[in-house]
Amino acid sequence: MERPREMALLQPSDFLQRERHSGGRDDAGGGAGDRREGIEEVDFFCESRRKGGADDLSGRGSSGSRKDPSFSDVNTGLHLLTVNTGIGGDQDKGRPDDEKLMKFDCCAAQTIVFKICDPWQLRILKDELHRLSEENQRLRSTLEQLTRNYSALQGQLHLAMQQQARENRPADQTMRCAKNEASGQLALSEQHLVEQGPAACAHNNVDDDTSDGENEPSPSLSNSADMASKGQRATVPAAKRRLTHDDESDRNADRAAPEVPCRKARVSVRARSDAPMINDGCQWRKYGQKMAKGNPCPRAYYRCTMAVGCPVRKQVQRCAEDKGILITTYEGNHNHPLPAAATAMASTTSAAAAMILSGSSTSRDALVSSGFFPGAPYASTMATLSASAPFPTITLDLTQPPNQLHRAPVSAMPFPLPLSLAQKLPTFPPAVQLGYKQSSMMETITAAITSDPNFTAALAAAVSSVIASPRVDNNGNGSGTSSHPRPPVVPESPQLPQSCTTFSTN
DNA sequence: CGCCTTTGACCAGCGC
DNA sequence: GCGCTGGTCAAAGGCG
Repeated sequence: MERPREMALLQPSDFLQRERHSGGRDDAGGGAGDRREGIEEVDFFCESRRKGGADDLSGRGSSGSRKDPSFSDVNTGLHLLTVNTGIGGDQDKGRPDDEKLMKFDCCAAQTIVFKICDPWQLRILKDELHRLSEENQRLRSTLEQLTRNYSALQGQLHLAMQQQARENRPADQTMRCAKNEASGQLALSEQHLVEQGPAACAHNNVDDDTSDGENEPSPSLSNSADMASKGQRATVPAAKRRLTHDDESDRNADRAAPEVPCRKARVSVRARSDAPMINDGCQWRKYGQKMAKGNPCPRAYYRCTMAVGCPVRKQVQRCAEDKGILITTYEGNHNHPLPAAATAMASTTSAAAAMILSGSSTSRDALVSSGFFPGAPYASTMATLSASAPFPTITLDLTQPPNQLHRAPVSAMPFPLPLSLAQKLPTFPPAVQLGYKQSSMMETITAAITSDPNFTAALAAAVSSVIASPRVDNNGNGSGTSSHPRPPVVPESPQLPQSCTTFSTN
């Protein structure tokens, strides 16, 4: 992803540093001594840059005229407009018209002030920024509303799972995962209680009344009685068999991964991709390949290698009907912090698995969603639950065009979105489609979706970094500024409810 | 040399 | 009980 580089461009400190490196004047704000904290000033039109001409403001053909190569990456056009949320018009009172300052409130703590020397450009920019500011306010409201709805739904899901866990607790306790009670697991479970989301909390809460203190899976998470006759029978013995075969190190690993014997549901993701395997932010090691019945394409088996003993596995197979569609099925629960991208994906599959595992046995065969998954930033266009398979499986179909209602507006993002993504995602709710050339925008985003297999993942990662992950700090650290190829681990990244891991769309 | 992929073999579940 | 199928193991080879 180009995200790190692009985000770096949006850091006010970078602007300042580059300016200083390039020998630019620092007189606009009275020098570093009296510069207010968080206020950065960039003089794009000082003498040394004026030779570039006013066209620099639009970002067209600007780099060629700049003498300072260190500034060649700065685009003073749309890039700024898409990330800034406010206009500061007061500070330039009393200044000459050819030296106006434009303030950009990038975030709560930092502001960029641009000195504009061309009054004509200044007025155009002001008008544009004023318009965008109003639009951003609306988009922020929309995002806040979505966030509130998300939180509310997440809470409802949590409560529902807890309630159902108590109601559906089977009298037959044979379903418990008896191998989970190694002493070291208790601590891990407690860790999961802290790290995991609501579903995991439900998981742990229902264990409270177990007489022996075993780390018993939540009945709600294991789909209660009918699970015992299907997937459970297949998974538990297999896990036990694994334990007998594994060497000592693997046994230790399994003790650190109590989810192994308790794998329940699966999350299957259908995404269009020509790549052999989709990029979901995790590292995988292929450990097998089989020809599956009814599909000329082989099925590949991968396991997560981001941590020793991580029980998460995935299967990758091309769709028999349409070989352009890659079907990735995830199973298990990561026992380690997840990278930002994987966290984003995990959020979606977490919600999906939580839903399937908390749903009643009579409703799991139903088509349950056609456009939105509460708590799922990946919001697939189609989600299907099925318990007819050996494992209860939920399928997220990303081969359909994304539901526009659930596409977060870029300009409302409280974080610098990757520019490549932001530029590709100009589709806003109709109410806020102001001033955009919709036809070309739609063409752009359509092309982005169809031509860039990473688009969905990038979008989801960006959105989820706000909804499902800790916010980046003011220095831009955190998930959003990760560097490729291995994204930074998010220590507080949410662990997943039973049987849910990550998803991918590369 | 270590890591990864490939690939045949093995095992268990399930249906007949 | 037998065969099919899914899932996994582990040796062998490739690759950087």
